[in-house]
Amino acid sequence: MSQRARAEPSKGYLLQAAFESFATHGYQGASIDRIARAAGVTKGAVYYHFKDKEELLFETVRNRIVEFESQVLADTSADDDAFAILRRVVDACFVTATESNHRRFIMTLMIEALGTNPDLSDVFRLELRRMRAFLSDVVRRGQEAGEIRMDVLPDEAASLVVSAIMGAEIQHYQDPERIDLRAVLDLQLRQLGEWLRPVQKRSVQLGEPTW
Amino acid sequence: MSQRARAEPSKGYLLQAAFESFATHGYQGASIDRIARAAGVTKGAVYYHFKDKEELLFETVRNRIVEFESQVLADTSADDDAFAILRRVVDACFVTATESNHRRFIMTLMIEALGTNPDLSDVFRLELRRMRAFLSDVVRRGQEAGEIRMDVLPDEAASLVVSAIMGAEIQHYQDPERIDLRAVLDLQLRQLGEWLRPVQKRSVQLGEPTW
Amino acid sequence: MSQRARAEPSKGYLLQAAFESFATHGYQGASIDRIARAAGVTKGAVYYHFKDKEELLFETVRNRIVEFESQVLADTSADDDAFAILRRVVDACFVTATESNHRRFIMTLMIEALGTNPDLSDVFRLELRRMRAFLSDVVRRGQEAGEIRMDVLPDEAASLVVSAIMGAEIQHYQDPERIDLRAVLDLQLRQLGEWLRPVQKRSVQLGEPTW
Amino acid sequence: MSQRARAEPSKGYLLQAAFESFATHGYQGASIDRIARAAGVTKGAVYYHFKDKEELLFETVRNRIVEFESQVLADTSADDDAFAILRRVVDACFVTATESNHRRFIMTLMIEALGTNPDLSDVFRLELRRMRAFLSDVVRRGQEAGEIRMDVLPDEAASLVVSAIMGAEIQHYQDPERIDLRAVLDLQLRQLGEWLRPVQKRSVQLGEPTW
DNA sequence: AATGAATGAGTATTCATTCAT
DNA sequence: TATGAATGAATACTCATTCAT
Repeated sequence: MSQRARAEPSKGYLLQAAFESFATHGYQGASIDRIARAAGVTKGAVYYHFKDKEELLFETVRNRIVEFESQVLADTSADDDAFAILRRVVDACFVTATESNHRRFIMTLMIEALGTNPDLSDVFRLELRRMRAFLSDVVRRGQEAGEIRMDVLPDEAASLVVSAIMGAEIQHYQDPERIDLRAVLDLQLRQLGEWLRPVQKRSVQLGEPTW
Repeated sequence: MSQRARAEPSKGYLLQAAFESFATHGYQGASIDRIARAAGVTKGAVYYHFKDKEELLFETVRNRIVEFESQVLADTSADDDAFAILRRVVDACFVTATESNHRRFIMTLMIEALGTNPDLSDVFRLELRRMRAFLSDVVRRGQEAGEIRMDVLPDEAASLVVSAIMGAEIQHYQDPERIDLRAVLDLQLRQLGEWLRPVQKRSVQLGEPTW
Repeated sequence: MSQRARAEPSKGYLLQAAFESFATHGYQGASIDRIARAAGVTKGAVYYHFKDKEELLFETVRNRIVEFESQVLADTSADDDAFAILRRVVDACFVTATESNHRRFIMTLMIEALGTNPDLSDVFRLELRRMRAFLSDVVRRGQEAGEIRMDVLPDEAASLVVSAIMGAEIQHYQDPERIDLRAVLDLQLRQLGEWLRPVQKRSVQLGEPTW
Repeated sequence: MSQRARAEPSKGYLLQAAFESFATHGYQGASIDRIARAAGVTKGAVYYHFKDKEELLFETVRNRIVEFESQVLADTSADDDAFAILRRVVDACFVTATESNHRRFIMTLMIEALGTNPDLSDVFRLELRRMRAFLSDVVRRGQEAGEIRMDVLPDEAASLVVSAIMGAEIQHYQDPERIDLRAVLDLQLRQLGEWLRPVQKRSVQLGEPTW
């Protein structure tokens, strides 16, 4: 087995361990030493691969954001209708919120960065903007296609969708016993759907949520 | 004037300083020393009044939650209709999110406590449950009064309202330039209102949001 | 015994230990931990009394420079002739070079600071300037009193004296077996004396060095 | 072209880079990694060519001392008079102190080695002895030739010369703005010359320094 | 009721050194 | 002849906590 074959994983393990540590304990709460041990290497190895703790953090964040985006935003074929895309976004959030620690990682760091790490805060701010821009676009195209009522501003709708998802996630992290994330997200999809559909359509479909 | 009368302020100043420090830097990011100096006393004084940093945190949290509840949940006179109460809750959240650091304090510590402080997490979990219970009750009474459609589960509606508020807040903290908290909250009130009103009423009021 | 009576020494011990550590190992070579242990306290105590290693260094330097100046420059009564003062300066350098680590401390840090610590370098630069200014003044007054030949620039003479002393010290630190600091300094005093005395006087006294 | 022909430069680059790093930052302040990068190779290469950091240091020192000696001490043809040789030594010191980092390198490491590296200290001690021996010899031969007064011990004169040079250098490194090394060295040459010439000769030449 | 001095465990970071390739 | 990955010991510094006064 070549050195490379043994070596490269090491950086990967570190990113993985950092991801989990940061997601669970936040930036300040995660110690380089524990991350290194969790990755099965020594502290020194961390500093071989990353300039400092912050670079480790940023690479971890970048890693995950890229992964999240490609999962959530990319695999929407252009021919889907607005509601199908919305549902897919929500589904992706659900998966990354429950099966991995993705969403919690982002949530945790985002809040922590608020008062302490302007650079990181910028990253998340941009990320949220990108997400809202994506959703806004979906709504706008939905309006063009006649699927969504016209008296709603796409940007406003996007904020609502993001609020709904993040609010549901926080409540779920706080109280997984009481807050069934899947159920809340589904309800929100239904409720947002009802609200967004044009009036004439809505009255027809009331009571029979098809998605 | 008794010694007590001169002495007690010191504890108050500490709680105030701790509140601001915790709200801005989180639990780990706030140091006893800086809190003490911000309160105009020395570290020793902290340990005179509080067993340890955690006790200081808990008293601060208790302090603020009580205050928040009395402000948000308590001043709803029984004769208001469901939507008026909802609006008042949202307004209170807005005020405590912008004029003081209340909401941000709670949000920050809640997220931070998730993976690190089960006891504190319990406090917030109970607090969120209390809030949902309150909202659930409002909805249930609204249904009894015929103001709210019957095919909505009060508990589910409560989750949605809390999601909406918290999601809006987070986005606002993240990106105050782009996210106008007042506007987003108003939109959510309108949107939730539309959704919650019984069908026959809703069709009448479409386009003219009265609240 | 009051707390103060036990406590204040601690800072003094630290300054003493720092002085010795810095003098022997230089700034980089002296570790906070070893300084603390040498002073009989823990690292934490260092950081209670001093902001950081650099502040400890600067306070130590200030301490010693003040002490050195008061010893070397201050106790020269105005009625002494130039050569008596010169001799006293040299004597003071000898004492602080051999009985304590004063001079070596300064020499060591001065050289180390050159490429690494501009602020510290400034301190030493100013100190050397002060010393040259003092000597320059001594020479100038000696000229006014007719004790010193007129065709010598006081500033130049001052540089020569400082060169001679520091050069002798370095050689002595390097090779105490071969370089008898007392002897070299005495020789330099004699030689500088011969050179500085006015010509008519010098010819008379040649061969009989009175100091 | 043999491998050797391509490979050896690497060691040379390392010695060059080490020389500059050590001269500027001292032994402790210079890191293997930065030296390697400055030489355009990786740390590993250092350990291929040198056992450890100390060996790199010693080879660098040996390199430079040899070079310095060949420059300063060797090129004195036997037929020069004592003062011409002295002047040449001083000139060489001036050049190596200003045009290259030679003298500063030696000065810096010599002081740093004092309390920390006995072996290195030995090297410098021997070097200084060699220099004094050379100068002592120059003086002794000057006395035999009648150029230098007899009541001066050659060894003592040598210490004075070395003192003067090193003292001037230190002051210059410390305060290049105020201490013009060339001027101070010239003054010292003149002053030492006056002192060393036999009395009858000296009176003749007073006022007209020929060197 | 509060201070000032001090502790000790923990944190990020650096760096000389090793070694398989 | 060198590199890239990794180690481990040391370093400066922080901070919650203790305690005599």
